[in-house]
Amino acid sequence: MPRPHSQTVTLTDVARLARVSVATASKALNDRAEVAPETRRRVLRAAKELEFQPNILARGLILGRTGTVGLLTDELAGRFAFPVLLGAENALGNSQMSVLLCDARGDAIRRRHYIRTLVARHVDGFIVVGDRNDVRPSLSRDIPVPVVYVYGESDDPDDLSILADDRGGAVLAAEHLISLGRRRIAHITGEEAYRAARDRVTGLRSVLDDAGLPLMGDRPFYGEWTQRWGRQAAHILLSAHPDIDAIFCGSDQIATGVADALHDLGRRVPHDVALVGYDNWELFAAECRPPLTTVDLNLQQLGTDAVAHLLEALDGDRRTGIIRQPGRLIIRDSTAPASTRP
Amino acid sequence: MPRPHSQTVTLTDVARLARVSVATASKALNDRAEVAPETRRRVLRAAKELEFQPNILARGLILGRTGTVGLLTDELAGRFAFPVLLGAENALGNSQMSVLLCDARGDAIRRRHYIRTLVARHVDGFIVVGDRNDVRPSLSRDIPVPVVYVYGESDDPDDLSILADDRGGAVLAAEHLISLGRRRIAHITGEEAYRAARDRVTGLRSVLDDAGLPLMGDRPFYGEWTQRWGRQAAHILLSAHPDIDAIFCGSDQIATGVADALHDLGRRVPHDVALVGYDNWELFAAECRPPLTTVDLNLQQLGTDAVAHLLEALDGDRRTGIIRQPGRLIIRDSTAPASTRP
DNA sequence: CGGAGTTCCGAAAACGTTTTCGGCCATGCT
DNA sequence: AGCATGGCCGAAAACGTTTTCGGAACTCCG
Repeated sequence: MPRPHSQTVTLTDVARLARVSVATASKALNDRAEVAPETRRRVLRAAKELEFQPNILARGLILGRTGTVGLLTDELAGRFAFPVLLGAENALGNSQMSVLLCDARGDAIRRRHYIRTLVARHVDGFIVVGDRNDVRPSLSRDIPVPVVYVYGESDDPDDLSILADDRGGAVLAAEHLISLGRRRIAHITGEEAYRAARDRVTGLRSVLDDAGLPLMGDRPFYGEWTQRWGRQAAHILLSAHPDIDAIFCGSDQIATGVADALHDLGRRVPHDVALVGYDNWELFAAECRPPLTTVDLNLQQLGTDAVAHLLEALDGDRRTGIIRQPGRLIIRDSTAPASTRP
Repeated sequence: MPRPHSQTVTLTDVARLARVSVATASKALNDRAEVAPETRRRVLRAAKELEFQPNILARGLILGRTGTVGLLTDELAGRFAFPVLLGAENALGNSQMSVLLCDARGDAIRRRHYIRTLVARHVDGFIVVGDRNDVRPSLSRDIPVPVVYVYGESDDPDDLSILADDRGGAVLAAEHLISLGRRRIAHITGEEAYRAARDRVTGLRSVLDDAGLPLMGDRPFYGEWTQRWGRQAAHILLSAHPDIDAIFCGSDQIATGVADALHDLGRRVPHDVALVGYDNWELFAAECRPPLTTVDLNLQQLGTDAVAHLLEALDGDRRTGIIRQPGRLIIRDSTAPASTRP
């Protein structure tokens, strides 16, 4: 099987051209001491001239470090894994590492299979990205290298999990609404099965309680993570409580649906009803009428941080526990101070 | 650096347990002839007992085949690379291959860097995913292994490019509208700089010409790929040509904006104006009011096909040229026969 | 019983690197 | 001069696998 062009140039070729031994060539290229400056120069020049690229397979075989990490996702097609992936890929690329991508598609068998092949490939570490932020069984038992869990929390406190702070994000949104003078706040969100949804409710409730305010409708409106549900819930909510002056939504999609419904009902946003979304999914948040105030989870940063912690673990100082990354409030046109009428 | 558990078990261990030489163990595990059935069984049993996983680095070093392919994208965050990635990852996983993911982010330097490191990692092949479907300079000169270009066409006819058939997709949409009795058809689309936009216009025009129908407004409405532009263009278009009875849009996002505008203008979809989108981006197409008839490019299949062709190339029969994968029409509620009035 | 053929196995080379360790040479010191 | 020191280099081992090839043992036939 002849390589089309560039009959792969090996360290032996470099050594020959520089008139040194492979050992010396290796040392020169790896910035080790014990090689005279002049010799090092000769080797470097030879390497450059031949466009030498070390064979990483051989290096990995010897050193055990392959410069790759396995990125294992549960459901890449979902909304959340992807930004994390982007951040992680970027950070790894900056550290001269490569990403081996594996999407288990929520299938446990598939996941086991991927873990085996990644381990067989001698990845230096794992990043495990959950598709929802529920607690999930630790995989670290089967993995002989450092693992960092992102977005989805591992059930083993000896693992390191990096999560978005949903509770805190909801607090930001709620405090924002209250500071604008809103007093009759409702909450429309997605499926109660999602821990993210429940955490946000907790955050919202704590702020409302502290302020002595009610949650309109007495409960959060759990439903689907869709615009359709947003529209539907808004209709129900407003017919029961016409005096609502703010709605905090569990996602930008839901908020977009709510905005549509409010528009149809003749309520002005933000004048009559202030609206806050969640996720800062630009596609929806920025294109909504009006553009949405929302909470940005900064998922990409989550991926970046995961890589940073993984690299630290590779260097020997391993952390454990849970890191919650705060979100931040993005203020657009869907919120404004309450109109001052009694 | 002691491996926490499972002190990696090597072929030597298996051989020892099976009381054969490494050579024989290797042959037994690789289904080669020249090994007695009984011996093979012994080796297999030993391998299973020790949970032996061959070290792929060593194998790759010898055989040249590493079982990995490099997936190089221009802009992973964009709309199109991602579904292709999903399809490719899936197909590769099914073939026991792994994906090394690299996102060049549209930066040529970064791209060169990634190519070098992927080549150094001895990937067996490349899949290059464009972010727009313009023709782009071939990278194959720098790559000593098979390359398949997906979505974005290579300028070298000796390469293999797998593309979505935008012209054909537009033909599907146009013929659908005409078959419904629509006669006054307009086209709102994205930036003219995108070849995809221009190709669709070509397809639409050819169908309209054949049917002796005009393109309303005399030209396609090029703009941005956003809902906002859809709304804006719809207003312009309908004030100039109130009798329009169908709008074909360059994307589902644009179509969603158009639907909003038509709603505001009191036009009923599909009764007064039929609406066709493009991309079948479920997030928009299915959630639109009404749900959109649209053209599905089947990008995931594009990724799957790319892998199939790459594997063929690895087996020796390399194809060249351009393969255009047809789209298909997804009919939802935004199109219906024209009302029968003179 | 002898030879030819067949079946099966293992020693050894090979892949491209890194690392260890011994040796050479020059220098400096006594 | 003799000796220790230190700087620099290269031979060789090691990593885990696949492949080649020689040879042992067995079978079959005359």
